[in-house]
Amino acid sequence: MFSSPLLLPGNITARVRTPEAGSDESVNGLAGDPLISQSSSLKPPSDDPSGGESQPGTPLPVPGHSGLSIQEMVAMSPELDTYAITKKVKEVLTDNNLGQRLFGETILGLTQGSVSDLLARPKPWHKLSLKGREPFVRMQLWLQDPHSVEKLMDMKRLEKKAYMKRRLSSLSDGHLVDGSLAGSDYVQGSQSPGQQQLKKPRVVLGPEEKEALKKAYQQKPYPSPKTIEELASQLNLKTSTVINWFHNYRSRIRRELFIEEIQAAGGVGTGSEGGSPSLRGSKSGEGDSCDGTESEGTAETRHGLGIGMDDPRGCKDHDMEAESEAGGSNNSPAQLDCATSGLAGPGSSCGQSGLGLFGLTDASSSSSASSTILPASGHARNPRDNNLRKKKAANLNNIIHRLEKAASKEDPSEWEF
DNA sequence: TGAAAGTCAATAAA
DNA sequence: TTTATTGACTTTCA
Repeated sequence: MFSSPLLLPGNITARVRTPEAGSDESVNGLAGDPLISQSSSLKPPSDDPSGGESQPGTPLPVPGHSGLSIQEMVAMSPELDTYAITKKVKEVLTDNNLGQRLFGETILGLTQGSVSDLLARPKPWHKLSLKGREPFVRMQLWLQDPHSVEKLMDMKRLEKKAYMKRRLSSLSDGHLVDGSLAGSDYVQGSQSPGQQQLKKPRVVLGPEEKEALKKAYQQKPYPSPKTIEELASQLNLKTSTVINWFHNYRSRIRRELFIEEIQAAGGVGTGSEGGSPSLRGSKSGEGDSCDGTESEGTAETRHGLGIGMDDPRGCKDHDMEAESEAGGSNNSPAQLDCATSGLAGPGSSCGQSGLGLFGLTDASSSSSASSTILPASGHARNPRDNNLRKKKAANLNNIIHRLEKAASKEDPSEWEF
């Protein structure tokens, strides 16, 4: 496999994590890698490598032979348009028939799944930690490299060649030697065969379990240990599975909201997709709020609605997000919260900064007793947005109504959705 | 210390 | 075969 995920000028000492080794290594030690060895050609684009199309993000100040680490480059990087970058990367990969796996392992040092996720659901720059920004900086550098595609093509050819070689030798040896553990019953790792452990079977939650967990989330995004225990026993799951599910769900919903936020801001996404590819609310089975299932994006919007929020942490997410924005970027979570939580106080900036999600600008009058707290009218910038917002608001109202009904029933089995 | 962020990797879906 | 999804885990951060 590849051990050189970074495309940087030759003598940049970047500590990068390789998927295989799971450890850091210096790019300096990878001079033999075709990508790296050619990468001295990397320079800020004097022309537009995209062939006249707008270059996503701001060209990075490629530090040449300054010996900057990738982390330093990330720290120095101007704000990048993550959405535009991923859009461009996807475009380039598709146009040149290059796979996410190759790109991820070679350029980003990430696995295919991570790359897919990253490309489909980029978080806004200001929401990313330094570490989270790293792949975007790498992508940007890659896009800036006029030879990026041919290098990756070369890698692809090399990989194919190596694969054929392995296959040949395995055929002649009469066994598989391609290093793949696919289908193996052992955990990944470098244990000797004698130490190999049996793989833990992956838990796959059934639709009913997921549904129940989502409902529970709607009741309490931060369930108490007791609730988790109850859920686990009711659903016949391990408590760790329930805990993990809540972590993942919160995190993924948050990310969905980031994307909605980007769209609401109207800043990016002028592409033909008509918006974020991650807005799976419209995807069948995931988020049709009218058929009794819940849209992922909408669940989060009920933080602070007073629906079964007996756990004081129910509003924590809300608070933290608002706080995290203080002094920072002027859009989103705080704004988002204003729009969605109904906790906008008189002193808050809510309502001043224009749009929130769904154009919900004044929810301060909401209470747990009110069913319709989401005005179907918004302050969208254009009629299309407005319609969309109206629809969403209507959906939300509907859901909230049902949620409130459900919230009055303690026994989850009585919840009706 | 708990939550968020980031990622892996198995598996499903296309 | 490639891409998307998602449960689990590790790291980071407040």
